[in-house]
Amino acid sequence: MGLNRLIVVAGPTGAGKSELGLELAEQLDGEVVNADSMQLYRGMDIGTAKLAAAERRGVPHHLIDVLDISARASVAAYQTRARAQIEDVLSRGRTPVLVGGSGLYVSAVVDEIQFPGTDPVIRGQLEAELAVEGPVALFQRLRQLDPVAAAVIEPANGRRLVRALEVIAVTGRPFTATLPVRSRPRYEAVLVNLDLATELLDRRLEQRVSRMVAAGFLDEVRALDAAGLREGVTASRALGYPQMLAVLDGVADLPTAAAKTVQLTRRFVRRQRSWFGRDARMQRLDAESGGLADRVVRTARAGTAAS
RNA sequence: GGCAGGUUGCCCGAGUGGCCAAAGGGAGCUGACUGUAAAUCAGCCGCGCAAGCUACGGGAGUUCGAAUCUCUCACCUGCCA
Repeated sequence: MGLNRLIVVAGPTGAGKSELGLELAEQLDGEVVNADSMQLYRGMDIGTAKLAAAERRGVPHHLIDVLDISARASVAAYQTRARAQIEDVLSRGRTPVLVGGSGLYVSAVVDEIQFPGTDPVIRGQLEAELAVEGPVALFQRLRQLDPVAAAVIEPANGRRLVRALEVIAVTGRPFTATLPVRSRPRYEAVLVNLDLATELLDRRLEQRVSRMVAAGFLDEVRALDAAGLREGVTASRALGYPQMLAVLDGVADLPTAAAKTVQLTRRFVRRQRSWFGRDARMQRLDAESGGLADRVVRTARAGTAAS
């Protein structure tokens, strides 16, 4: 039977989250809910290391293949869907297992975050302004309107400045530029940060990209290109995809593109670590050690009994 | 064999006597993070806690002082043979 609580498997790319998630789902009568911003996209399979249907061992997977590559992803929309999905799984008496390495997405599910609305017109204006005048102009304005937010947003971070100003314009209130305090997670979640020694992980990333290429990554991107990948604001930025497009355009060769992808992934992993690493609620598990699923199940059950 | 050019920190690359441990970029490391988050951005980046030490192909000089000038050796490049 289900556990009546959420299990979260987070951690850097390539550590083995999908597999662990699968094992946990099997042991806890669970269903996997995706927390990977790129696996949301239909057609991005090889490059996102999405588990093929046949590899899911009959475990239901949710929030995979739910967006067209032309759609832009949004944490707010994800939050709504993911929570609804989790509640649905819980309501059926099963255990939701949230699996993914997108830090903000995981946080959106587990923490008390409310994302203020957006306005395409205002956003457009701000982005235009950013492009023309640069971030400093926006920063000056933010400092006037919301000194608190300005104090924590880097003056050069155009993306965040635009959003902060947008929120102020839309809501008429200051922008909360800091993450909420990490308190008790929603759904009494048990959080796992699956990681492993840098040298090992780096090596795995190399193998992982080699496998992707061997599995036809380039062909996948060729097909997506025809379907409008370049126009997808979010999708076109997924690791490896721009690199494969460069090959299709004849401006890079495959080995170079693959190497670049490995390098970018490695860098991304560092960022993921800096995100998950400081979350004290997360149980850090070494992917190299054995009995991972059992250990998680044990803590999950113990926690339930205690609470 | 002759003439010309080059050799700079992990890589590329600026620098022509002091303001140079040496611009800039890349790579690497650390970190931030509320609607594109596989995004966006920041700091560090020869060694040393420091005094200081070691560094601009090797060696020898000139000079108060050299990555920068001279000589020489090595290797690379272009043109002439």
